[in-house]
Amino acid sequence: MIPTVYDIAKVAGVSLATVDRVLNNRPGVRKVTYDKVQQAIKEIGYVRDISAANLARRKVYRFAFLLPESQGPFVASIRDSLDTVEAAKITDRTRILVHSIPINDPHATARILDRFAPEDIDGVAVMAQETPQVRDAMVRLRDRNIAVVAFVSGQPPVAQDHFVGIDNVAAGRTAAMLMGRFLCCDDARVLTISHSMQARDSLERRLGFDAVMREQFPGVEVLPTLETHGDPVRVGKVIAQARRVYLNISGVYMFVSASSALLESLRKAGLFSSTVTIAHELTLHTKQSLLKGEIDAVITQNVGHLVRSALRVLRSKCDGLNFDPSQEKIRIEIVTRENIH
Amino acid sequence: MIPTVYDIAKVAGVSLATVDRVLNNRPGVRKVTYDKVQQAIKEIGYVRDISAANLARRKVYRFAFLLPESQGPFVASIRDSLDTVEAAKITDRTRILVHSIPINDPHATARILDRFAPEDIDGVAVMAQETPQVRDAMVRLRDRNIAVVAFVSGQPPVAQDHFVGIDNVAAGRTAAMLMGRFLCCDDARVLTISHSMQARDSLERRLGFDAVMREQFPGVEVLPTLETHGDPVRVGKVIAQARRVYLNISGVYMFVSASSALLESLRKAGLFSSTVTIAHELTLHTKQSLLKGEIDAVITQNVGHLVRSALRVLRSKCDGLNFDPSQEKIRIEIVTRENIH
DNA sequence: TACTACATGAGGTGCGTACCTCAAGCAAAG
DNA sequence: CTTTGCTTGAGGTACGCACCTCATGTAGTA
Repeated sequence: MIPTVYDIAKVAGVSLATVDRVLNNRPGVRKVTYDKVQQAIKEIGYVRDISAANLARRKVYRFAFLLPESQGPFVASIRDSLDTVEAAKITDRTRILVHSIPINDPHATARILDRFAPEDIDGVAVMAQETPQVRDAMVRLRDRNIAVVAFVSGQPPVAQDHFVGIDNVAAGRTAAMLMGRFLCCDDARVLTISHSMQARDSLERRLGFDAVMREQFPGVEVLPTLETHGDPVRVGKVIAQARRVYLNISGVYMFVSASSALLESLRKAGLFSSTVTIAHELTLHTKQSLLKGEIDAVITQNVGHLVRSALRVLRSKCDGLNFDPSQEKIRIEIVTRENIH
Repeated sequence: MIPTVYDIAKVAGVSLATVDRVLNNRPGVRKVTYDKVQQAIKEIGYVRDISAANLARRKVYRFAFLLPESQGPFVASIRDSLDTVEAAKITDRTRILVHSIPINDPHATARILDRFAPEDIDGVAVMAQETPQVRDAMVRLRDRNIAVVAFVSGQPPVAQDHFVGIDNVAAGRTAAMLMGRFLCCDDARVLTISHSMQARDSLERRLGFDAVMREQFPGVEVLPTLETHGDPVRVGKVIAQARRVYLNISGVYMFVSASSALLESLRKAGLFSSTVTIAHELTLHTKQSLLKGEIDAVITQNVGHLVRSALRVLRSKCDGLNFDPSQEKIRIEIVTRENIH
């Protein structure tokens, strides 16, 4: 049989109340008694039944997700996924709050983080550009005993915290490998496009992309990254200008989830027909372009996995359990017309 | 607040005992009363708290996995994963039994399946070649009220059952796309290797592979599939012979998890150095070859995901819940040197 | 009318845990 | 010796649910 708290009491030779005091870190236990109980726990291999504990405790996990208030399809799909999970988790004692945060205002983000109190919130997943303000606020959250994970963008502020998302350097390397092999020729020019090279994920992807290109496809010239800053009007201009300045473009790599404006601009510039195109994040738009043959490959991370992994990690942290990092590693997926289902 | 059984009783105007009779399909309830309770359940949106129910019921999920008694690294990694999960699930009321089944004896497999009784086993995951005997035995399991999923190989015998694994036709298509593009030339010869073309997964992969090759790379000649039948000695001979018969081989596609004997034979035959090679399943062997540059891409399915998905689906079936098929779709992963981590 | 079969209610117990109260014991400090 | 403070035990209640017993009601049948 699976050992229970009663077994601990029996083996340790103490009362149930004392076992309870030890298990739940309540005060009023002498060191010797404490050790005796811990010894018994180890001896019989007791593992707390979390579902029973949560039942007794009337525990509800309250998690907040801070997402950029972007209108992009990628973030939108994250919101959708959160809604779905929320609906399914009613019975799972998990409540999810989604906060929108301004993209370029780290102070506002930090302020929102600072408002979270352990009485209302058990854990927070933060998808934000990495800035000192946000990093510090995340550390303060941890100090207030609120679980924290960095979500998709950014980086965990301290080593103990967790990052939910793909390895962006590896993603860039993968993109470069596909680009290099798909190009099938020794010299070529590749256009690279991003929102902003301030963002850590774009930077890391570029890093990985450049590295593999240098090592394995030295004949390919990678052009300086065009930055669209999420502005639909600017996008068109930037693309058109690049089209004029750089001749013989045979590859296009978009570091970030492509907006419909960006895809439309590329279409108008005639860049799809003659190039190998690689994009990130499988959204409605990239999916369409993939099926039309405009985009050749999309490197993506499964949004459902992202959300569920974040929830699992946050829950483990709240329960004081250590989770299996290999299970929580988010895979880099390569999607083409052939495996898009 | 989340509604409980008490709320049902209140709203339906019946006693708790009657609510219990309805919820657990116990006899002795008039149709009108039954409907009244069901109406109340809908009205207040009651959802059974499964963890509390399992606690009260002292429920332990007992699942059996039937795996081929193969010595291959892929099945071995599934066994490993099952062990890990088993260890982690002690507290999760899940007990896992692993049965080995002979590869070419469908009657033996059917006999094992027929021995399972609902008193001992709640669900079974079957990884077996698809034969009428096994199919029928799986149907009989279902009839005995034991949850069934087809695992990795084969196909669910009836539509309501579930298949845990990748879409093998799509996997073959993906392989063809990579092969075609990596070859970078209009005419080429591709060697294809499998254990046995009797197996459904090999067949489906070949199907997808051929389709994409025909459509998109008509210049590529796909050779008849060599069958190794898992025999290390035979493997070497078959490969050597193929090497003599077919000149100018520029691509190799292995439909199944490659054994070390197969990889060694290819190495000896000098087939790695001059060809684009694509294999299935990321194992210790394929990983090494990938890192050495012998294999160019591995198409794989995450074993941990496979196992956990099977468990989730089996548990949902036992609980009478319907699961989210989109969450349970196993992704086709493409692994190269660049994203292998 | 008396008997039967069935439908329902009332109430209890237990699952493994959390959390609370109260009393008793003990040792050190005054 | 009394007071104070700390440690420990005994015992109860609750969480949401399953499962059981027994009593009572109600309708139909002989």
